[in-house]
Amino acid sequence: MYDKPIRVRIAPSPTGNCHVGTARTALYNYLFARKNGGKFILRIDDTDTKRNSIESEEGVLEGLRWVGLDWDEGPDVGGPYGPYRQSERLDLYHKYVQQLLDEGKAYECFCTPEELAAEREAQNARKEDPRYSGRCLHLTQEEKDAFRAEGRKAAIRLRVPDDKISFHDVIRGMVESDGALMGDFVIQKSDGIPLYNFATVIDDHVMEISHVIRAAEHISNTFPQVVIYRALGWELPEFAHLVLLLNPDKTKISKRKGAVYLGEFAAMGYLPEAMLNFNAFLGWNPGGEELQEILTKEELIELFSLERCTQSNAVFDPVKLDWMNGMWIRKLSASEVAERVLPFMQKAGMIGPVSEDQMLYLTKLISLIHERLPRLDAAPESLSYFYCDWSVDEVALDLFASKKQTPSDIVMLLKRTLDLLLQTEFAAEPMEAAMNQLCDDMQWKKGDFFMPLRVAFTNRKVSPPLFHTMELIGRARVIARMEMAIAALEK
RNA sequence: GGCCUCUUCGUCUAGUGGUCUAGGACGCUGCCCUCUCACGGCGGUAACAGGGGUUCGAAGCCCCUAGGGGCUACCA
Repeated sequence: MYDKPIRVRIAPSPTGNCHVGTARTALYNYLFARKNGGKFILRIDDTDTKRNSIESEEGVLEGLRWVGLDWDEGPDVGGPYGPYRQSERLDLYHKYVQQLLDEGKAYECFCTPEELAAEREAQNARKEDPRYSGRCLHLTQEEKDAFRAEGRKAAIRLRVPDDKISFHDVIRGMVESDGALMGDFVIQKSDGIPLYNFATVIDDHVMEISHVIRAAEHISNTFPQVVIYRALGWELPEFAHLVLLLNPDKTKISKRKGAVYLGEFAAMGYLPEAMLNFNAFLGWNPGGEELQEILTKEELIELFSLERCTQSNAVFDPVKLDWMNGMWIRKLSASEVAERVLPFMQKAGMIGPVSEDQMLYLTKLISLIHERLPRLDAAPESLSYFYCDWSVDEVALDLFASKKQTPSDIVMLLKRTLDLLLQTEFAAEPMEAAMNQLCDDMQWKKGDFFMPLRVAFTNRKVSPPLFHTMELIGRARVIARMEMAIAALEK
């Protein structure tokens, strides 16, 4: 299918957190590699020494692992093309910078940031496009020495030929621009650190990356990168630029307009399976008339292809994520959900250290709310009345209010039900039979009959079906709560 | 501003010149199920950005316009 070995990479900067956009790009690289028997490589792009720190690398890796991705080569697992941090590959970049310098394809530039800014400003004032003038290109040795004597350090610029620049993109076809518009750009800062565009090209080539799959914001970076490939005489990899993720207002996805880090989604009770699944459909779909959207990682691998990636930006819709998360929760077994819900219950202070009995109980509770749980973090709230009691003063009297029944009607109902329960086996089925019978005998509508009972048992108007709920609340507490409700109503 | 790029229901999308009175999913909504809430089932709502071509025929090809987005650093 492909003539070269497939090698793809995700190259995040170590920012401490894993951004959804990073996760989505990583996912597509991963799916492509796994689908085609290639290698998926993780490389840390940490050449921005001002902003990055080695410690913040782990947060990114953690996020990627959380959604279920694993890589064949990377800073943590090693590999034959290492090291996998750009900050540890500086000698390599210097070697190629030197080569370009020796070949006259690059030159030293002693301009200060202030001088460059002034130049840009002047160009703007003249309504010209800001672009480096190339004034350091013809510096004599004496002039360079003079700058050095001043203490200036040189940045290195690449000479950009006035040619058309084009590359092939698997998703977008041929993309073309003109080198004449570009101006000689910096490939190495005066502190000796290479710029992103340069380091990326060197690494992608040296690591034998076959397909550069990355977000669309890099399309314009690709032009200078192509110039670098050509200067070095290297063949271009295949490119594939993925659509951008957008906020609901169509601006580029950002913090402030909602969650963007995987850690935040985890804390909100989203399942990694759902995040993965949802991300997969942001800019890709397997096609077909009746498309199946709930897919496992394995199914996605099977279905994935770069050719089916879409080409217009996609809004990250949290509402649809919620739906998909609910689907995934229902796909898991009750005990699996219980395990994942446990940390949320503990955080809410409802469960301390767990015993086997408690896990068993939690699992039973989960099976009651399983299909009512959109996110794991909703569990503590919807299970609170199983774990927490309340006093007479806290009985939610207003919830008993009804146009059809007076408080004394309700008290009567509670008393008769209480009598009945005292002589009924405390299990869902027998209670259901007995209480339905009572309802018929009293000739109340079912809704009118059961709602006050629900309020008495749970202190709320929404709960899972009553009989199993009662069974799990337990006989003593059900009875106590009924007596308490009666007392509160009679006050 | 310049360069690049994109444009089908509110959102994610199917669609590769006739099978499109444009299909699916989320959302919203009606009905059914039902002790509440959910789940589930069956319906409904809603789109080819606009204008010119090309063609017997255009959502799909070409051109223009408009709009969105990205980039425009000694950031990545």
